[in-house]
Amino acid sequence: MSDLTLGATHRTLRDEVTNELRRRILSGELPPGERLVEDRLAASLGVSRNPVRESIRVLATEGFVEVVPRLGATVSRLSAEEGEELFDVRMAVEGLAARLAARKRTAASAARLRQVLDHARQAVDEGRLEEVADLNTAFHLAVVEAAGNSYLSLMMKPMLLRAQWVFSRTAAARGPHSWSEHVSLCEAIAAGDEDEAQARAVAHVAAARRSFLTAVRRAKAPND
Amino acid sequence: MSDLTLGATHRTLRDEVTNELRRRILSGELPPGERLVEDRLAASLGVSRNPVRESIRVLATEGFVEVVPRLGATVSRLSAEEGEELFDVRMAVEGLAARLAARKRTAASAARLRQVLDHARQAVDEGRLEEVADLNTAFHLAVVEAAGNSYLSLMMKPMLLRAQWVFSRTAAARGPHSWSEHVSLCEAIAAGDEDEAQARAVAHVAAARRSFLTAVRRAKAPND
DNA sequence: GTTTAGGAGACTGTATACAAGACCTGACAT
DNA sequence: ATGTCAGGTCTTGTATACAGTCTCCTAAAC
Repeated sequence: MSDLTLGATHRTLRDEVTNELRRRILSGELPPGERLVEDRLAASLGVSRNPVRESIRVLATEGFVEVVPRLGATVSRLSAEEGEELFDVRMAVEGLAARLAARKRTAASAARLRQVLDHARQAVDEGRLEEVADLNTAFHLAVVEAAGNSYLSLMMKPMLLRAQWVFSRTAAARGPHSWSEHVSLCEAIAAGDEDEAQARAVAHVAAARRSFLTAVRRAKAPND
Repeated sequence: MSDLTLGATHRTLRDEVTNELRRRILSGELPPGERLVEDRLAASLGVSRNPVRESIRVLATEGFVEVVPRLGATVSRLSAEEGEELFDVRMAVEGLAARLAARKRTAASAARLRQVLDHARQAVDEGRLEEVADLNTAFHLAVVEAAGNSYLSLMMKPMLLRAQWVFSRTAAARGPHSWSEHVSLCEAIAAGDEDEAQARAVAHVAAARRSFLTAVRRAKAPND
């Protein structure tokens, strides 16, 4: 997952385990509803149960995992409804993020946004489609970071990953990603136009929402 | 172990420890910047280090605690900036929550909102001022619950607690709480008026934001 | 045939033990 | 006086051990 990793430097086993479990969940290796048996995970990762337990608690707080005391943890179940819920929240929060990013624009943040867009363009050109979803998430994360609001960042990181997860698991990846929307959002932010930036962000998420809903309706069979 | 049992049905020590540590942080018993030494906390709670460690990870994910590998955990430091950041996010998210609550209004959720308001009125009348802050948070939580968006709830619970924390720690509690704003918000939700509900919610948070900022400026000495 | 008591196995929750890193102190050298 | 290096101590990270509980299967009773 390139430079998307949440906990930048993996210094402890626990962080590695958390990232690895999150990766397995996002990739579908651990499908929704799958039981997370501490012993087995520990064995499969070559560690003891302690780091696994702590990871599971963190993932539960992030919403990827559900824990019932004495019964164990399972990967959260996904549904089209949850996808809709997520998009509702994202429209509100990413709108704010874009507005703040425009307000507090800096050369560094603009450069970062353009860098992600460049990478995305490259990935699309070279047909590395698996990376596109990651880069999309990376772009949205970059917008959030550009907003310079630490709580917003704390909140949005798991949320964007979860959105990516729901999207990839319930809807088919919508082929050619609409990068033009990203570009115009990036421009609005770089220009410091708050209203425009917010509008672009909301519109973009709304478009993704519609695309998600039609994909779900077409598929008619969400994995639950 | 001492009587940790706070309220609801805590099944596991770990949950009790999490709630107790969160309570100590919110109450100021564990002030911002305080180091959280696992041994000492475990001893003071009469448990082993394991439940404490898992709790600390959860609190870190929620943003109450900062963990640096190998160096340990500290209670997050607060600043007026963080308060502002928090209010920015709240305006966006609680506006959405109020809108959704109005859209999906049910008899049960309206009753719940009125119940909290009644309790608040009672508490104010009887001078139980310590409870007022809790009831304020409870009201905001009830609005979020009424929105019927599970991810919104997951996200907002720690956030509202954190807002209460920042507010109580950096600004003085603003004496007579403006319950009239809550009442009109409640009415707008019960009436199903989405625009009005959102506007009320945003205005209410904005008012709290202003009150927070003036209090901070007056105090001139945030605890850092 | 259905239902229910009992018990074995599996898994979580909690405690304890051990290893390794970080910090502090004080002596010694420059 | 300043720097730095060794040793000890404190604390975290990880592993292992044990106890309680839940599940499921079996078997006996009706």
